[in-house]
Amino acid sequence: MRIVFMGTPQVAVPSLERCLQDGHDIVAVYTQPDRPSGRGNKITFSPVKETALKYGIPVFQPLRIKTDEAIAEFRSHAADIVVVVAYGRILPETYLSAFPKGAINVHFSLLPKYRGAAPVNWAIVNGEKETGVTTMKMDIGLDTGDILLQSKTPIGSEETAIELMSRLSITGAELLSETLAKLDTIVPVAQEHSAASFAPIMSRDDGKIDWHLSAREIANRVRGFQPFPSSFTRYRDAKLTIWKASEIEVEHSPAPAGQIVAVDHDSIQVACAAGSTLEVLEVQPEGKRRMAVRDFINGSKPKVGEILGSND
RNA sequence: CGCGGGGUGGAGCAGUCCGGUAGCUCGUUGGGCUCAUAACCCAAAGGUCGCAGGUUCAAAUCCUGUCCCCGCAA
Repeated sequence: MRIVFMGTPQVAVPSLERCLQDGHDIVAVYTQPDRPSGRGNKITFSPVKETALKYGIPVFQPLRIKTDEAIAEFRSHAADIVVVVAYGRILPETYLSAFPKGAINVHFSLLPKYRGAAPVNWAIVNGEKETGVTTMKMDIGLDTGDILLQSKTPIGSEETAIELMSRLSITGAELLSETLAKLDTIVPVAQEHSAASFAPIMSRDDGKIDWHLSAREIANRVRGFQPFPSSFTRYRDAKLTIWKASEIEVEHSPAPAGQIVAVDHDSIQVACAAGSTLEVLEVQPEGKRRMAVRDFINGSKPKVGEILGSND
């Protein structure tokens, strides 16, 4: 099939590469415009753009997609279908109906749950045991289209959003391949809209650890908010990011939320809500690289009784 | 040229302002104690202080250049 592929981040790359392996004719790749990013504000290409360039596929990065020129250019590709995987923008009807077979999307949740921009992260944050990938026919709503295929997978109890995202990107590519192959015979099924939930883009503030939550909830956030916005607190007037932590069952005397209640050889225990305790295992002080908490203890020598996040 | 922090034995840090014998907490190795141990005690090995120039009797420390890492803002 002649395909226009739209996507931006790393999760979309396996889908693009799978389409190529399957022998489809990728006539154009759309991705978000290059932006200055990172230290020094260097211009960086999206992972999808890097991949398209590698294979010599024409890349389009319209700043505005609703202009007449942009729409005309899109139609000029004369494809059979548009495949969208985390493009980063809502597409108007003119795009969805531009080609004979319309538009299909790969979404990284079991729709109708976790519609929106960050389904993988919120699934972990909410402590889900299972998630998956859905392919659907796109309509003008936000992830509301009729379902084509779904694939389920369990979420590991220690699995981070980065790891899960990586797995799902492969699953998504396979599901996309199957969906395209059987497109003419799959019967789309409407979503059960009353069961829908929403997974909004996360903000910087979502990463700020609230020590009044339970240790389990905080541990889930530490796993789920990776790589962005990450989970962080304040320690000795500097940011301290927590990369790995887990709830542990220990008794400790009553302590205010966020207080360090124990420091041993290779972990720090912090008081959370309702007497629950979080064991911090991997950490990153501001301006430093991430390190095992053992190294942090050797260098910073945290003391029992110090309070995390106190001056937020 | 967006703003800022940092590169010191294998790890994490102090020392740099006010140049002059390389320090701390671990790890490693050997020994001791112990029913035993990731615990405790004793000892040892291990560092051209990111790199290159400069100043000086003398540079981790002051000056110049350069490479790399990290945080913030977008």
